[in-house]
Amino acid sequence: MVDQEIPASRGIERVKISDVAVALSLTKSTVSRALNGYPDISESTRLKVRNAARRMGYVPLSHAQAIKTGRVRSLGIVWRVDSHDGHRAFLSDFLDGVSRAVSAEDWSLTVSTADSDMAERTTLSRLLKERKVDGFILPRTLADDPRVEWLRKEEAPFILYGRVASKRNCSWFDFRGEDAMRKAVARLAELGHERIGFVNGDLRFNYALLRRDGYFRGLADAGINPDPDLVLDGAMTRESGETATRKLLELESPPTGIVFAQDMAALGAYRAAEDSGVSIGRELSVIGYDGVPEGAWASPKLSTFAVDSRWAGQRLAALLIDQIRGGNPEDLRETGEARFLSRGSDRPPATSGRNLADFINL
Amino acid sequence: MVDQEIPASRGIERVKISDVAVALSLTKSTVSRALNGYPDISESTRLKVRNAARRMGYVPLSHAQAIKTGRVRSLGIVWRVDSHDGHRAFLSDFLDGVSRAVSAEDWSLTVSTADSDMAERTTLSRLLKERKVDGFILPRTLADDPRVEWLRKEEAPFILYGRVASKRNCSWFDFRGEDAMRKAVARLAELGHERIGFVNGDLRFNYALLRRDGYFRGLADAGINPDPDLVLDGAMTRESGETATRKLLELESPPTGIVFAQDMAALGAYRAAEDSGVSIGRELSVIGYDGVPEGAWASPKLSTFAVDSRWAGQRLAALLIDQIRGGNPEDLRETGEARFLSRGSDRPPATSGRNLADFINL
DNA sequence: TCGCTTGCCGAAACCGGTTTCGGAAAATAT
DNA sequence: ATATTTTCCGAAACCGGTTTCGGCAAGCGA
Repeated sequence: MVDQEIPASRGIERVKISDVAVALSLTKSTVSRALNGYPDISESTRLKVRNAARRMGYVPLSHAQAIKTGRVRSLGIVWRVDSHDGHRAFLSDFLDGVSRAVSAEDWSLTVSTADSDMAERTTLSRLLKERKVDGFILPRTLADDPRVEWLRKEEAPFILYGRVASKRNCSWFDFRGEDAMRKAVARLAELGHERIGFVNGDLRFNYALLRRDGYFRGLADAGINPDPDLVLDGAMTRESGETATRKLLELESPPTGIVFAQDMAALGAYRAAEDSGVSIGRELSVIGYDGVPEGAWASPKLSTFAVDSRWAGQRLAALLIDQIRGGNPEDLRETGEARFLSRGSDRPPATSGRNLADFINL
Repeated sequence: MVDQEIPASRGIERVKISDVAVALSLTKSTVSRALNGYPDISESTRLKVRNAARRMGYVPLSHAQAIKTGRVRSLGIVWRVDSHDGHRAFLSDFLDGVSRAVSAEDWSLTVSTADSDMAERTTLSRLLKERKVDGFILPRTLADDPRVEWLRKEEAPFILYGRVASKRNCSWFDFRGEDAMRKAVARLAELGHERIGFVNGDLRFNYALLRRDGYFRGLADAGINPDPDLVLDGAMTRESGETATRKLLELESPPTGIVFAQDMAALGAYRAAEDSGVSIGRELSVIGYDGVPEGAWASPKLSTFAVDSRWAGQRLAALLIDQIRGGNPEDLRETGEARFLSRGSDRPPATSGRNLADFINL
């Protein structure tokens, strides 16, 4: 047997599948099938091919594969930059999660930004038409999200970061914010608070509806009658959180504790409190949601339900890849739990006779 | 002449170039050349083809083009997630900038993350081998950056966010941080400060060397003798900024003003100052660099040199695309200026006889 | 020994574009 | 009117893989 000399992969010219084939005196079809694990290739040649390919530094061009398979092994995500502070802090972690899951399967991630609904639609459409991606991760789910219907129509795989009413054929990952809100209310109630406010985000987003429900269930659990005056929405930034808090503090019977659907709004409460001369923690308890890093630098530190954005990204990507590979979307749904970080901003109300020490290990 | 019926793009089956050709009774080579602006196609047929293509909703598959052209029309960027807070806040803006420039040319952006040098190298290599991208944007430039040499060897186009010593065949975009540092020192000196400290970032990064030079030039401009005790480095987070500031404040002759190479470190100074009972602005002036949003929420607000990350992303992408299209890397270099935001943290030193009002419009 | 699977691989078509080459028709020159 | 360009498009090769199809040889049962 004449052992062919296998040229080392040197310099400029890329080694293609036919090079590997020639080096082994095989045809490229055999090499391709060996590399892709077809069953009609003997174990011995499969091994020979694998080794030669590695030694020669052969890596298939993804677009050359795509032309026949129709898959580019890439996920797409369009990031909205027109919204406020909120989730911006999590982009890095989130992308890291997606990137990890995607790299693990040798896929890649295509990112684009958009500053309006129209721009987002345009971008989704372009990526899809040019087939730069095989499917989409959709952040910022609306209660009634037009992207869902559109992508269904286009027959493009997608997964939601968040949940949605029109569930048919949808997959998603989401954190159960409603559970967090419910627990936040329970927490404050246990501490002795009776007037508990709620500052929600924009009600067009589905999470806002869910969290509102969680708040009311928390009240019901604690046997507290809901007071519509104590519930505001649309606060997703420091500024709007500050305004909302000010409004609540100006009530004739202001809340002693406030649950915020978003940390950034909760941080706005700090300034409102300062201006009104009430101290966070002592006279006004605050619980947030998100776990933004700034919360650890407020004083007192913001108690909050922290969300693991990296994990979200990881699961979203993994589930979407499963779906693209043929998985049933409706089987590809997961939720996660936000982790409560008990820090300084939630305490018994000042008027409460109960002692702080009672709650130290709560 | 028999006018062919042109089918509307309906539903599932994608319209390909041959469909357009058949509809017009042309060959696909003609259609391709018409669409790509070849000179050997008459204006009339070019128009006919363009219209038919648009009407039929024809969009070429990017990977089908790539197989012949060798270009996938995509830029790559590997984002480091192992570093600290610093530039994290800018990711959103930065990506937005890149995305805009890239979309304007109908290209796309592939993003990956890495938490170590090795992981980064692996990812660069994979993206390059599979040809998922045509070139790279490299953030976080080191003074002596191994990525540069490696990508040169691989003959892959790239552009640096930052500058580098080994200039040959390199293109870049960067903000002139050295100018900012120089101006910051000048500013403090004008306000009457004579002991001006400097807290730098990690000296492995090229920007740290440049900014250090700027600081010293600023001192020289003002005729102040540099004091090595007043210069620290390695502070890129709130924590390390806090530590560094504490160290400076504990000197027998502490600085009355400190220039920080990074805002996050400058924000750490706030806590150190608070602990030491000195008030920022009155007893200790602080000037930062970056323009992180948190600076506007500190009290007093942090004076800083704000960097336009969106612009950086836009220029980097545009320049890199030019380079990939054949431009000479050494002609594709740009720098920008950081914009000074005069806010509350820089004032005349407490011991100064000069009046605050003198500086109000400075 | 013969026929029939089974295992394994080669040949060739194919994917959807781009690009080279050559030639017919029209325009211009002689 | 003929020769020579130009203009413009068709035919076919090509890019680098994947996948279908068919056939040879070895293994098996009868």
